Amino acid sequence: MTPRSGPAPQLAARPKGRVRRQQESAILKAAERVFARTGFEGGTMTEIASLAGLPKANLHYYFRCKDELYRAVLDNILSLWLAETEVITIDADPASALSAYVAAKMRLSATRPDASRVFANEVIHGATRIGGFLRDELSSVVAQRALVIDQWASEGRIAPIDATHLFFTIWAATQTYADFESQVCAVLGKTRLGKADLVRASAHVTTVVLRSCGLPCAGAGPATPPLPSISH
Amino acid sequence: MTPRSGPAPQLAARPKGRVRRQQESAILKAAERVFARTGFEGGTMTEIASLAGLPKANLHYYFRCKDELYRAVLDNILSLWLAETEVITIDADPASALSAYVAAKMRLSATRPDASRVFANEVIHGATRIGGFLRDELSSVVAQRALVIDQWASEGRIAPIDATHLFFTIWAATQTYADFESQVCAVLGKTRLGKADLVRASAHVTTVVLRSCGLPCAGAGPATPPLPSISH
DNA sequence: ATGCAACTTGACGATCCAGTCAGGTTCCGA
DNA sequence: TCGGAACCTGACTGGATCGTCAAGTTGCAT
Repeated sequence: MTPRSGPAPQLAARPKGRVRRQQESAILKAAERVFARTGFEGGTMTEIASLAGLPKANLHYYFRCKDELYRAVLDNILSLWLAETEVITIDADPASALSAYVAAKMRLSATRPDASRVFANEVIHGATRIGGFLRDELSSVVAQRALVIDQWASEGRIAPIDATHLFFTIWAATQTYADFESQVCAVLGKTRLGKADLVRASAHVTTVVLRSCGLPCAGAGPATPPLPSISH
Repeated sequence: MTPRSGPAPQLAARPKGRVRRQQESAILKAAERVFARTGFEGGTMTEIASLAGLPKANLHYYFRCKDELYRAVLDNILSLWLAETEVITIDADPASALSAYVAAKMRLSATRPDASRVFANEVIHGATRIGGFLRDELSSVVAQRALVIDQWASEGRIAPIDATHLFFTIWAATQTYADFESQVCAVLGKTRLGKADLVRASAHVTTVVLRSCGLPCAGAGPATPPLPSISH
């Protein structure tokens, strides 16, 4: 995402040549796949190159070193993580907003599982490269949205709940279908997750989140009764 | 766990010399730490050796190759994953049983975070080495316990819920405090998780699970009202 | 068309790491 | 005490990988 300065002499060069843009994106795509499968240390430049269909030396033309390529992949991914929280606002209907957020996270797990895995891998190994992002951007977004949820609770629109930890739970419950897909598949006795499985998973997580907030959930069977109106 | 045959000529040798047992456990401990921090490909035998306080060649005396050492670490961990589900039985009180299970999983995340991380790493990268375990042991245990939960639901003792996916959610929500500790810390603005944080996390996850099953939870503030007695 | 910058690539160097081995030391039963 | 098994270890090897480089080819503005 940050303007990367290629190793070749590059002036101001905002335009970023047509070829460059195309090659970079092909490389990033291949790199995401490879890093997702074997982690940063396990994935090799040769492997990425062959998956992208070009010689290894060409990778080093666009990305100085392996670490720079890896960071570029991460940069690409981080922006995805912040998105979608904007549905959580004071004025929104809690049930709709939470459902929409869960659905968005599940969609991300379904459509970009490799991105999720690269991110997970980085965090498990200490998040040394993205510590700043987590401490600054992410934590402030969470703090902000947690306030909204607390507000909902104090107005009696949802049951009281630890808002910050609720985010941890939502992330964990949704990302598990990307990061731990092989475990989920093994337990379900399948070789890969089909669309039906993901729909079912999504419904389940939504149910869990809504019930956690004392909200009735539309889709899922005889639900918990609605909150007794506490105030107002 | 499986009787490993050392490279040195070893007859029946069940007794497994005092020294051997001690060294193996020291090596396994160091290996778990190293593999947790950088994954299988990232961790080096030299690093493990120095952490265990012995020369690298000695590692190869006890474990033929890196892969064998890694598998030994995994073996050591897998048994932990099956434990504790036995609290979930037809005759148990659903709320107590689920609380106990969540508490056990949280305790594992707190006391053996590196074990959790090694496991997570392996699963993310496709679980090629433990696919058998997941498909056989784990999936049968889950199927068994899911039946119990379904039974509870059909008796009206808990709200209907997708039992198998509930396990996925419980695992994800609890293990996130080990695997994604650095993310949790960053968002909470701490450098490491203290006892108080884990107690709070545990209470939160318990609340989420109990409310998901339509059960009132003792500890956590004004909870959802108890299930209206559906039958019996 | 022309010339320069952007791009491509095969071959190579330096480093690192898993695994080996031969020769040594310690343990332990008889 | 003695002897063999278990254990230890410094030095080495072969293979793999990142990154470089110099000699090309292609794209594009004038």
